[in-house]
Amino acid sequence: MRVLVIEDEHKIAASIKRGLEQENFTVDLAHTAERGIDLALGEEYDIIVLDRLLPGMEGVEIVKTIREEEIHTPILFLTARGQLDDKVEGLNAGADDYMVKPFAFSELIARIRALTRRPQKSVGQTLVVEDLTLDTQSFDVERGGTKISLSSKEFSLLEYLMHHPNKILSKDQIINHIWNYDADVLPNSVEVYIKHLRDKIDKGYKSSLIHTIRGFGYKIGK
Amino acid sequence: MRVLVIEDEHKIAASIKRGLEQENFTVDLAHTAERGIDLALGEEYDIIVLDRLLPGMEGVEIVKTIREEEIHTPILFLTARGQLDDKVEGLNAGADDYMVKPFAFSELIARIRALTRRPQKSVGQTLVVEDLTLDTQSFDVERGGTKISLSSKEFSLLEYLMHHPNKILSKDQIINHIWNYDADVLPNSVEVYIKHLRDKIDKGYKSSLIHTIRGFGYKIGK
DNA sequence: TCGTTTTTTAAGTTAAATTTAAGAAAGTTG
DNA sequence: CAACTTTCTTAAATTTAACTTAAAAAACGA
Repeated sequence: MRVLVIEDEHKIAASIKRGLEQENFTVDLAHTAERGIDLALGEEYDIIVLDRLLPGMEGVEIVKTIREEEIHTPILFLTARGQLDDKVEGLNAGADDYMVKPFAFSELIARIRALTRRPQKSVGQTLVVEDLTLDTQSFDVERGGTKISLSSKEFSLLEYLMHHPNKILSKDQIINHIWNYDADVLPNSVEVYIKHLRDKIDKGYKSSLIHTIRGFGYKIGK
Repeated sequence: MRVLVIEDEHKIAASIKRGLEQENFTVDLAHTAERGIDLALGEEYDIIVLDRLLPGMEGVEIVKTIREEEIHTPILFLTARGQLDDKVEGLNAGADDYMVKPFAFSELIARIRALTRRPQKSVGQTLVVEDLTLDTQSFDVERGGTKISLSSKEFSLLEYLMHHPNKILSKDQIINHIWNYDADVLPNSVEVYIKHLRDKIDKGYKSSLIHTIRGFGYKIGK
């Protein structure tokens, strides 16, 4: 899956790139509008992620230019809070979806996946690890038939773990996926959330599903 | 109930929009074929009303394009008198019904209602959740046999919730379904309407039907 | 048009989730 | 085992989300 990211703030761009690459995407960066348009016209991408505010050229202009060249690659528009009018403007110009900055990685991934498998209807996916199930659509979580209620961060963390069963995920990886890209969270926060999850999904059950791999991270599985 | 109207004559389009909104439909307009297709693929509608004659692209082409993308939303085809051949052509392409312009509003409404209740739910235009019932035809709402009167937005919101019992619907989803796509409503509006609904359908009853799932949205159910 | 109802916005309150911090426990290493 | 590092645990502080109320704006009906 090839992604073009057009974003002038190098820090944000690099962070998006890193995150997407962890998800196995191939990412090209463009830091200027001109370079972005060049790449969009010259290469074939599965999706374009485009910042609204670029020096020299409005994101909306870029969308128009690209669409005029008959390039129909899905475009995900990034916009800063408080510029919601851009939503309409951007969508009218031919963008396919928009996202308000700052955003969490998991959200970016979700939207990219939604756009690239469009126009398929989004059907809820149920993740299963042993007797633990999680429905990404209804947000229902159950272990052995018993409903478990999670807070939003707890849910995101569990979803991330269950997307990669038996794979070790480091605290850094977790932070990069669950928190906003500009958030400055300590690894200790992850530990706290792991503790919350363990209290809710492992406590009182014969076998634990969440495992600590000291020095590396956590994994979910038998 | 969400409707997409693809019609290049602004005056007619606006008039249809106005009329449908009086009937409690939520209406999106597209004045070009491209925009219409974009919206049809990107958003979820209950029905699409499509003019036959659009500059640049035949209505029949649009129907084909939409159906090719596996979108099975009912399509009502508008055609001018003297082009009755279009009827066959349009229906062959995948449209569900056709109407000759000019038409009376009551007829449009009638056909839309006929089309939207078509797929097997001809029996139940009455939604039921526990002792709460809602009749989508007559707009009657009752809880435990007692009639409840709702405003149009309140009704739409309750109808949307009851269409998906026990499913969590986010404020964003609610806004996208109840309001026009370019409406700029704050999530707070949803909260206010939820409060209104609760005052009317939950207050004074032993069990509450509307539930908040903090961080995710609302759901209706036991 | 005027009064009424509905819809939307705004601000203040309450409740819950999130984050931080600090000490305890449990591994690791020489 | 002793010193060190990492993780766990708890609780308080902070931040955010939702609720509520009321007033402003818009739509509607007489």
